[in-house]
Amino acid sequence: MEPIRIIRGMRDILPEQSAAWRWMESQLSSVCARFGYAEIRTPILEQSELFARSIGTETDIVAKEMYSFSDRDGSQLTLRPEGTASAVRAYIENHVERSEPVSRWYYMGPMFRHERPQKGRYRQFHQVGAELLGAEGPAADVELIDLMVELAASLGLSGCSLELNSLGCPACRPAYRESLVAYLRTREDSLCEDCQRRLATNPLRVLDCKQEGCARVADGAPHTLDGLCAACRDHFDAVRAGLEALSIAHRVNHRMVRGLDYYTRTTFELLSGELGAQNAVAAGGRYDGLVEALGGPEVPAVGFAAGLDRIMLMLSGSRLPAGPDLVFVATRGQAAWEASLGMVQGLRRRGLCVTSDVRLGSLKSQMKRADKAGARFVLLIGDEELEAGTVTVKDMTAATDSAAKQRSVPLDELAELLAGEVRSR
RNA sequence: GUGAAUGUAGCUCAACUGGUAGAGCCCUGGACUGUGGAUCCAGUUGUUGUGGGUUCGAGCCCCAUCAUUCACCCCA
Repeated sequence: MEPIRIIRGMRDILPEQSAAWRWMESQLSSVCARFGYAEIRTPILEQSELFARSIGTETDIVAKEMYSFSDRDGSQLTLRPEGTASAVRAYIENHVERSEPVSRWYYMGPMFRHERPQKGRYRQFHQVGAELLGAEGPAADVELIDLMVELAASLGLSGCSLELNSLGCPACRPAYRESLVAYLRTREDSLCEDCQRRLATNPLRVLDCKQEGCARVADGAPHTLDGLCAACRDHFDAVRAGLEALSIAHRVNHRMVRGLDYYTRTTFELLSGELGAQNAVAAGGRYDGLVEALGGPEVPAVGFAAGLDRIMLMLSGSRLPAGPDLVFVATRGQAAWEASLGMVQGLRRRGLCVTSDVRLGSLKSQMKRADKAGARFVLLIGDEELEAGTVTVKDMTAATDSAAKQRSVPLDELAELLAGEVRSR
């Protein structure tokens, strides 16, 4: 029988790895909580239209990377390629702006994009993201960037750099866009094929192109920052001042534009040198027009998302905090096994982690299992212990000939003794 | 969607210029009849990704196909 294999770009996180994932996730949620952000959980499946309207039909994500299919009634559904669209949909649908002026949300979970997999990029990948809705001032941008940086710090991520830019607002972007297009037209011949197309669809993206010819042209292009209106300029300066006050190092990159259409004003990226070609760890920006564009009220917002798979890549190698100690029970014979059952149940109910080799082989093989499992203590029960109403407690970490290595403990004192010496859960 | 590299035991990898597949780890048992880690001994595991072709003979050469990886594109 031919075994069925996992879908391309998907992967299993086996128990060996999942402990690290759980640790990372718990770190992230506790930092979010410290900033006053609460978790929003939305469905993984949405109407395709939601993403077309938010991310933009011209973007690669929508044009060719979505996992879309028809439902039984013919409606078009899509596995979410990012988290902001769903969060905003939920925000609008639940009229959240009427119950609170400012909302602080975070989300964590799988996203789907039908791309060619490579290092740090999978078709099912995981993001943590945060959205701050209802505040248009620079304080919101600063808080969010601070949160992003603190999340990275809480995981011990080092060697990341923060880049910042502003894309302007509906008041100043069109004029900038025109001046950019005018400039690019004069150098059209030096642009790559893609960029010649972008000239019409999304000229800002030309600035971000890595092709050598385009990069040279982009170097001489008018800066996004020079095209800002006074309000956008002030906003940007205030954001920078806030970052300075927090001593958050950053670099202004006037060539950084984001891949999603909904961004306005501030955009930012957290980059790493350790990830090969996929160097973006986290990225985000302000999206003042999105809520309205999705049929909601005029609510300004900022948000970001971080790639958890990429963060795990950077984390592998660093040491995780130790989990709870494991207690291993080894028995000899049917009677001893039966006697052990209630005892084990009691220990577990007190919060101890207790396991055994249920194959119940030779004592030696059970001891080997205990060792492989990394047990802190082995509880040994055989005829002698049954007779005496005791348990032999063996400390697997003590030196072979030390006094503490092995002791005989009356059954009714066992829980007390272990509770004092073992990290429980 | 494009390009390149790589597919040998559960895992990590050997096998000279084509001559009929091996090691370490892991697992199981034993040396040590109720005691792990070190050592030693024994045992199990393969349609060499798949399908064709060349050849007396293919893990090795050729073609196709599938998969993985890395890069491009794009993105977290």
